[in-house]
Amino acid sequence: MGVQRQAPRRRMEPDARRAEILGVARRLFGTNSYTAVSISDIAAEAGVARALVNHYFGSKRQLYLEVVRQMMVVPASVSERLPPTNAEERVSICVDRWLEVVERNRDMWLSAIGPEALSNDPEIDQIMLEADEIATDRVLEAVMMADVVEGRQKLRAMIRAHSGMLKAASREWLVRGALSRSDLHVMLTRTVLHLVHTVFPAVRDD
Amino acid sequence: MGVQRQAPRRRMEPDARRAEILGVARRLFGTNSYTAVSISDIAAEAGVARALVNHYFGSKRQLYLEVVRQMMVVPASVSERLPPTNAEERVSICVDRWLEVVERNRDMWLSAIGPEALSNDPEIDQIMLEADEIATDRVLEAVMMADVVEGRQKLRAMIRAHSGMLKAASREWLVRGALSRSDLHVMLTRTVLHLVHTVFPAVRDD
DNA sequence: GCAATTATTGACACCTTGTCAATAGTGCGT
DNA sequence: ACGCACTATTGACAAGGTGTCAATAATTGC
Repeated sequence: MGVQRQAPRRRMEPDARRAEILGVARRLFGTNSYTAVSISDIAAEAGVARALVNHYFGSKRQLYLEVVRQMMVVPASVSERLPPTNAEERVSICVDRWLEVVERNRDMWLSAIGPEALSNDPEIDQIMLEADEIATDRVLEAVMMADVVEGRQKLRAMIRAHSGMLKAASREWLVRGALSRSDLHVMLTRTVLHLVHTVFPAVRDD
Repeated sequence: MGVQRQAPRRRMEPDARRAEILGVARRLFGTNSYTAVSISDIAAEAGVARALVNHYFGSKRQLYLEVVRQMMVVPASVSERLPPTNAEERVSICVDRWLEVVERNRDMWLSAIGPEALSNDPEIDQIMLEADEIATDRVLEAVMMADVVEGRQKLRAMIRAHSGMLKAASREWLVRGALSRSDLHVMLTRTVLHLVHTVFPAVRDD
């Protein structure tokens, strides 16, 4: 094998270069663990000097945070244009769209819920918290309880807890295959409704 | 500050030394992230040469795996000696004991469910899988459905998914304080029963 | 063309990891 | 008590990763 003739140095708009590097990072972090990916790897695949990665993102951790942030975004489309019928139907539609998104982005989704809390890392926690808040808003909107005021904090906490089940259930479906997509649909829809309609009232006033 | 006069080299039984190092590692990994803890740190706190840590555990990763393994053990006491009454009461007792354990070992529990980080690590996954299987057995025993054969895999998968909610809910309780212990008790008990008695039958035959 | 701007790089200092031959506690046989 | 074998323990090394900074070279405006 001949020596790789290095292409002439090409100068790009900072935004474009940044996006390019971020894309490579997303792919690598998506398929390998944090420690297994080195900045050198990312720089090499992006056809760029290692120092440039540090230049744009500061440290390896900061770059990783950017990637996680991107992966955790819950598409707004999931809870858009829901028919004004009852909560059951709206949640059902919502869950279905959600499963659609997950199925389409299988790999990215799996690697996104894996890092769920790079232990004791306050910045990762922060990102997860923000993502959870957004997801919670979507669910509350779907079950038409967005304007509950009494016990609002408890209700939100319960929905966040439910998203823990959602993640675990998705793993059961995508990785183990122990549950089918329609199983998940039934399970997630029913448990959400059970939570907000039955468990929440029982807990609201303590 | 004077130079630390280094204590004379002390020779110990391999098992004892191994346990000592493992203890230090458990404490450090419990309070800091994987990358933030170096083998040097562990060796220093254990009053030992860095190479000795490698000697006993091979690599840093293997040591980390040991720590995670220890942290994930679900105490058998949680599902021992349950009264032969109905499922509701048995689950209630089980959940209560569980919350007791979690409350007592707050820090360890939190760091135990955090480190399911290090994404895409098959060995970590393996450990989590095994721990989940054991926990699932306990729950099935409590709800008196240990001998279900039809749809057994789906039932187990649903319980594993529920344990995802359990972890998230525990965080809501211990970290955010958005839910009280009795809230958790009500929520976890009811959702488990709802899962096995209502959702499972609806999903069993597909 | 030429100079100014700045995206990009190479090299440096420091830290971490895993390995191996060398060192030195410890207990056993006499 | 003494020496000796056993092996727990160590120091040092090589490889590789990280963050920083002055130097380099594309590009742009005049």
